[in-house]
Amino acid sequence: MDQQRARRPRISDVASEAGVSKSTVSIAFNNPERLSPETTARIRAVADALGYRPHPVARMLAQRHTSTLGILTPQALVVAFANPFFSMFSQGVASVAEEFGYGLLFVSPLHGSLARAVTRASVDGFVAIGLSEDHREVEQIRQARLPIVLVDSAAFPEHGSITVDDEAGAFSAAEHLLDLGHRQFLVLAVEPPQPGSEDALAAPALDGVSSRRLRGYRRALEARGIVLGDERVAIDSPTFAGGAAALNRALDSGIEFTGVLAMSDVMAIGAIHAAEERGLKVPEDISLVGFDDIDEAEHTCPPLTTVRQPVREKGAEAARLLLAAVDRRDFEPPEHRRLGTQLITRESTTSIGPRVEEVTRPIEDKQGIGPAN
Amino acid sequence: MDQQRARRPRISDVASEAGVSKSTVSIAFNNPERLSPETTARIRAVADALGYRPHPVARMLAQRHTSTLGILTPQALVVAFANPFFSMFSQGVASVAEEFGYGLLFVSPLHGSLARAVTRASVDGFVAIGLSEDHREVEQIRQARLPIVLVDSAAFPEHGSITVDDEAGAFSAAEHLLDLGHRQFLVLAVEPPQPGSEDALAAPALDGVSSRRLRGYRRALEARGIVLGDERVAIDSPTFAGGAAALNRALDSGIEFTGVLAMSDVMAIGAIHAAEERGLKVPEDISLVGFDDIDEAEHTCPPLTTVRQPVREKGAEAARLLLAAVDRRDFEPPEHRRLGTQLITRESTTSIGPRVEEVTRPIEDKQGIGPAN
DNA sequence: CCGGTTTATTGAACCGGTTCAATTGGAGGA
DNA sequence: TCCTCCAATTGAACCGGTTCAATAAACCGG
Repeated sequence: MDQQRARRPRISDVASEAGVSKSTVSIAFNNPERLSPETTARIRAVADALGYRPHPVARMLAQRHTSTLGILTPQALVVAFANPFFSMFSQGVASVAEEFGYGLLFVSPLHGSLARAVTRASVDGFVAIGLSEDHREVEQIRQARLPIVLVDSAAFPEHGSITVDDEAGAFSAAEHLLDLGHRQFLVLAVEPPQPGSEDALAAPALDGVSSRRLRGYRRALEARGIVLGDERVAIDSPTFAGGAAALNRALDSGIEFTGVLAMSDVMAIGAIHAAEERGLKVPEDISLVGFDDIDEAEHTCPPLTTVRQPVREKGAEAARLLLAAVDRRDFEPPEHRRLGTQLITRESTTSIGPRVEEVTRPIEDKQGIGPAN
Repeated sequence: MDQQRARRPRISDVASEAGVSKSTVSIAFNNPERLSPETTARIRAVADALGYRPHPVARMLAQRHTSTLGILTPQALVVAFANPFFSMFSQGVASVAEEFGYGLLFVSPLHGSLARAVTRASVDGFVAIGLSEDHREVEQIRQARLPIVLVDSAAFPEHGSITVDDEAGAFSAAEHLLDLGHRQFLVLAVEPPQPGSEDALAAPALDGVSSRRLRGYRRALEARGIVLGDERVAIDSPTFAGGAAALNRALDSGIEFTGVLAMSDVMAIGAIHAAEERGLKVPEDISLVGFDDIDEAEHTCPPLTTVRQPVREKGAEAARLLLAAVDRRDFEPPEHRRLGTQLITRESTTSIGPRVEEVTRPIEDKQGIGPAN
């Protein structure tokens, strides 16, 4: 009994027990139609009796594919899974992975090195999310000689990519607030993922996504003659706490604003609560627009106005592109796809109301937002 | 160039290029200290030049372990990741997996069969969540001869397990509402995960978790002479929509209640919004207590009173138990651990206020909650 | 009864590494 | 000079399957 459990039965055990060759057993499991029904039945019976299961790793090695897709993230999984955005994205990837019978392996830095983790991962390809554009990571990953699809970065034309029109989305968010009469703004920017501990260099300004969104905000504001000073861009982690902290810092610094442009819903939600804790009402005192449109955005208090990006679809498309690249081992040029965004107006934004006169007085206006301020 | 890219270099390429044996190359990568520094350096250089990386699958096969943990769920990943509870749990597992250099593979039913998926998964062990107690799945998984830790079920003493004192948690939730004067209740129960398509049988009443919580609610109510009829238990999926639907059905059916006991925060949040859409105020008209204490619970409107269970810790402990079982290949008895819960009082519950007199009139009371009603 | 197919099965090579006992060469001691 | 010992390196077996060309047996019409 214990001996039985001690060693996992292998294909040769089944073969000898059933009086056939290894090959035949293998065929019985993979191409039963090639065998006589009786043989297949007998082999199956023996296999069941022995409790035999083909060893997945051995099978992978022989077949040269793993039926597994990797989701690559530069953040620790602990922080990634804390972000509803990431979960949503994973849903998208998972939906098509499951449809095609692929498993999902999450790959995050191993002892601070993404490259090392990539080396250890047995997958047929990677969907990479959150990799900063310039990153050598991509370079190193290439060594794995596996197909990879970059999400939110098209910096590597030789790999497939899925992007979202961040700039246009941000533009529409800012314009929405402008249309409501706001003239004094604060941007809540998401901190790029911390570089692995091996990268000694200080965090670069902002990653691709953030800088594209910032550009969108700025373009909209500048179109109405408003310059967004750097002191009005508060950077923090894309968490409830990060959003709260960023808002609090801005409030403490004495900057005046009525419109908050958050680069992530999670930060926006955190900011709402920070604001209310300080006695500011949303949207009466502060209007706030998020980004992403995560499921929770509809259930906050007040429900969040936000820029919807098709997060699940992004994941699904990335997976589709990846599977296509996995299938054709040839070298067709990779695909690049860009998805759109949509402003969802809920209740966290309102026209500036009582302060409208104040704002429309050109001088105060200028004071409030001048670049030197 | 293209030929180079066409075939991935293998260890023998490096060996012959460096003028050493395969073994030496292997050692250079795994036990460099056993080699002379010069040899190691030369081999490393050649390997870099060729772009060689040890093939992860081959390595797994030879070493007989994968450095990967599996998270097993009977639900499709698409639905699992839609549940913040699941993400939180995954965080816990991920935190210890990462700490010990393990990757995370999510395993969900393959073509409707969990057993099939398990067979294909190359992992060193499984953390299983959401498996209904009686399930044959566990039986089948055992065939994989891999260690497994069951979460929320201790029905298999031969496997490790982590449970939470669901009954006590539910008890405290109900008692909280009772203390606030409520006498008419509605329970929002989470639907057990749909059985795989292979299981033809209709969904069983409730899974282990749900029935334990229900028992807790009932015990608390009965201690005050209140019987909870089945018509007061609305079952639906653990989603925002499920919670909303369940509440709406109850409202439509004409059942009267002032206290809602939800078995999941997500359902509770959905229910809050359904209630408010029908013009009912929370907590003035309906008091509502959730279960889990997901991150969002603090940010809903109103903030949710709920039973906190240590979800992350649950995941982390499960992973620890699993790693322990993976390490010792021997047959020490598996560990079983049970974690506690804690009532977190926020603002979705309040004393029944104006209706107190009404409730305290014994006759009406009886009418409202009698088992025949 | 024979050559030509077709069908069921098999042997050997291979996937790409790791492991460990055995070998080699040189340094140190007697 | 010879022997011992140690450090560096290697050969062969192994991990547990899949694959494909080759074989053997059965079948068929002529």
